[in-house]
Amino acid sequence: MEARIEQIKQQLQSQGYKLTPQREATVRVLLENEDDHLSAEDVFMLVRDKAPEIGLATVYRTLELLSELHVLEKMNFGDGVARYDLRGDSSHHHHHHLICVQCGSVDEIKDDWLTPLEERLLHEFQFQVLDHRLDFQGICKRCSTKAQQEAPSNHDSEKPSTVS
Amino acid sequence: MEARIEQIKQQLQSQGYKLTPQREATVRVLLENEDDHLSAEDVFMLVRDKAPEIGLATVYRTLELLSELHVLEKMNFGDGVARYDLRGDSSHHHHHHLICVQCGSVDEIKDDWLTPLEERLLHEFQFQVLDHRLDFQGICKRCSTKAQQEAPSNHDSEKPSTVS
DNA sequence: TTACGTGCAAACACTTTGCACCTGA
DNA sequence: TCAGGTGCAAAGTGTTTGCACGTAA
Repeated sequence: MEARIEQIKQQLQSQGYKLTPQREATVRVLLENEDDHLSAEDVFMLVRDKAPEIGLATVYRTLELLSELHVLEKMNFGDGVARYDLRGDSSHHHHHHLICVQCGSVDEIKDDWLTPLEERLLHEFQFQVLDHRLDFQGICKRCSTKAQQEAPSNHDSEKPSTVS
Repeated sequence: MEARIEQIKQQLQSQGYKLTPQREATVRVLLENEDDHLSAEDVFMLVRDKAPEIGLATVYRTLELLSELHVLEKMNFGDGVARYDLRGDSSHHHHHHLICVQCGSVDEIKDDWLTPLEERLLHEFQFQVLDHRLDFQGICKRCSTKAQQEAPSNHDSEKPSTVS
């Protein structure tokens, strides 16, 4: 982790930015929660444990800066808040998410299924892919297990009681 | 188009809702711009041509309602505004977007490349896919052609941010 | 010194909500 | 009558910005 911070520090400095204590605290929070997709507010609350005097605006500015440097990626799952995801080292980072529509959990899977499709887009549409994003909405393992236990004959066609 | 409206009317009525003039105007705007991804504000401005007295809140309420009925889908391209997309008739609607990072245009391609992946998710992760979303970020045909033509520094482009 | 960074509060943009009024079965 | 629907304005929410102050090279 220290190596990772050092690397980010280099990256900042190479662009003329500093790794201030506030920024370092923010980066540490992100590294410690690398598997989650934290919102700015999430990050803010976690950073405050390390640096209580930090302001929300600084967190936003830091996240914005790190996004521009491609240290992390700003993303949006449609719940109205931006979420941030640490980028790995590879320039081609693929984000596949399994979003449960029931419990709202977001699992991340790493795989590289789409390279053939990107080839095809280039040839068929002359569209030069820089990045992509693939999200699946559905029912996660935990929820479908739970649903079976609780409601044996539950079907999706729940009609409203308007017809009486 | 009238058939489509009638169908939506039925759908509303079956759930106890009415197709008011305001809602109809909204639906018509959506049908007339089916290929675009309009924001609520976009819809509002277009609807006002048909029904000048309509309020923005009503547009939001209508879009929300139609989303719940799965007549349209609320989506988010990360630019801070919700956009709405008419759903086709098929229960499985696949949305693949080519988002140009230069001019901001969004092209839609309809295809069904992911079914094998969905199978795999079910078996490997016990994740039951209901829908998915695939977005590609990159350079569109128009922009890459233009970039080749004008090699010199054209820094600020006055391109419209038309999301079409 | 000088340019970057910060905390705070105000401003902002998009969206939702409270409320009084309206409308049609 | 009565529930659903509407327009307006106000409130909410997440995010950005202006500004005075701070800080390190």
